[in-house]
Amino acid sequence: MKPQGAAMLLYNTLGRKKEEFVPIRPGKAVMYVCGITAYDFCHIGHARSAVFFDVLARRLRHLGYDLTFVRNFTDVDDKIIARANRENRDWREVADTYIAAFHEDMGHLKVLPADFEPRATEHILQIQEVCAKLIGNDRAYATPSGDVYFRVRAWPAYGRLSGRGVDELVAGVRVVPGEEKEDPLDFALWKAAKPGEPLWESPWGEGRPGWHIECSAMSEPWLPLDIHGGGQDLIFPHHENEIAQSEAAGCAQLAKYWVHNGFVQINAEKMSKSLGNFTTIRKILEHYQPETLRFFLLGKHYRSPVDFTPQGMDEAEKGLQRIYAALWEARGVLAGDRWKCLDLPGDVRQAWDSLPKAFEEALDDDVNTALALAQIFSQVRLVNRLLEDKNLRTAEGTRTLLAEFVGSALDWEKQLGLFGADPGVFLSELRDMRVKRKNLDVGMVADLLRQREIARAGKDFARSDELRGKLAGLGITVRDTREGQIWDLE
RNA sequence: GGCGGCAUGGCCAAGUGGUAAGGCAGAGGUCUGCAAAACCUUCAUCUCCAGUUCAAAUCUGGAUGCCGCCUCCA
Repeated sequence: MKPQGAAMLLYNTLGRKKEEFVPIRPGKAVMYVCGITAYDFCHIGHARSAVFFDVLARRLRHLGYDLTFVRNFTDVDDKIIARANRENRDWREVADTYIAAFHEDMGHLKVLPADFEPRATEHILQIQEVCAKLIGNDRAYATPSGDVYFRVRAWPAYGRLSGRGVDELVAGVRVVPGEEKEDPLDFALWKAAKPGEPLWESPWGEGRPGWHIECSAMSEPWLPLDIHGGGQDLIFPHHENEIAQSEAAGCAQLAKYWVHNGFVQINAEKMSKSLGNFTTIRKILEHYQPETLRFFLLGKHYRSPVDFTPQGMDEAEKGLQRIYAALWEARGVLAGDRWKCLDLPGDVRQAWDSLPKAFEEALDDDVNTALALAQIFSQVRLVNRLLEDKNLRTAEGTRTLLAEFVGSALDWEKQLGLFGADPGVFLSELRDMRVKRKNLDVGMVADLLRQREIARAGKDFARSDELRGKLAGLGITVRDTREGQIWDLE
């Protein structure tokens, strides 16, 4: 639990426990998150990472920290080159394509842009500088063929983040024939050019940067970092190597807090291209609204593995609908102008007042968005209860509470990136999406509804119910309200 | 083989010592011409065993099962 009055708690992979967030520079926070390698469309795992760190960034800002948020792009890499060759395109064009797609997808998911989005290829000189520094102090070496490697065994702190000893790693190391490493554990900082690959001049001959070194170079202007983040799979070797590079190059501590999000799984298994169970963000957005995906992802704690399933998305969609429907109803009632001079019972008011606080505390306890959302649902129930109550529905006390409810949606939007849409628009878009999923003939539905309206006007309830049955056969439910028929579908 | 994580009701999911949040689904009820929505009621002792403690889902040890990392990966 979070100590009373304490600042935010964050789980630090370095040390494997929750710690109070105390920034290195008072009032300021620097967060560097490893972004994507731009060789394909983003999948749901990228969405989870981006959405989580977006919420963390939003929370830090909400707490008043002057946050600098950096998220890099790896725009030169084996896989980008491979794709370019396969498609007979320029590798730069491939990277640009998928970086643009990243921005597009994340925009849909309400992931705010980072303050800085450095690209590896824009930092070749800085990368070479780090390499030179590491060679200069004997932490790295160049081979005759022009590779540069980091001397892992000579760096005693290696393995501290991932909790592995150097000797434990030896067993898993794959020895590639032809490499000129001093030790199989050494990793590449600079790779000598191969035919047909992008290359840059360097003191060690033409070549290109290794993967890990780019982050050490790109994060350099902001060192030391308060938070360094990424997916759990990056803990080893990527982040371990980053620490070794940056700290061997002279930084006392690369980052104070290491934060890693858990994986998205499909059928309780990791997503991977080889298993063929990849789901891209844009594929999901053909069937669900972006906010549903965001809500789904935030419904679980960021460190737990999440199983992505259509059922899970459907549940998330219903939950979202419940909250938006309450906001919609509350707004409608607030538009009325007849209010009784009547306060709410003390216990109701007290229960209500505890919820926003619980919301804040949940977010401060290692970004517990699932618990925060539960507080929102509790608010919804309370609101609905008041609206059900004939006496309290039009009480001044209720009006105040409803106004607070609608107002807190602004807070949810600001901190969670949820509930920022106009409820009416959201609900109608939700229905449109369901129509699309079912490939429903809207014209026919409208026709049935029109017939039913006529039947009801003539009090022909048998006919009305027959039509309701027909609609139900299509998965449609109809609500009869003062304003007329409102329909929705599964 | 080495390292790490997880195991909570039909499903999803919070919860690290004081007696199980929330969502989805189900059952009964209120409301309704009938429905729907909403509301009310109802639905778990936390994988198993042993231990520490006045007190454990929460700590310790063991068992079983699942997953991840050790190779590119959010």
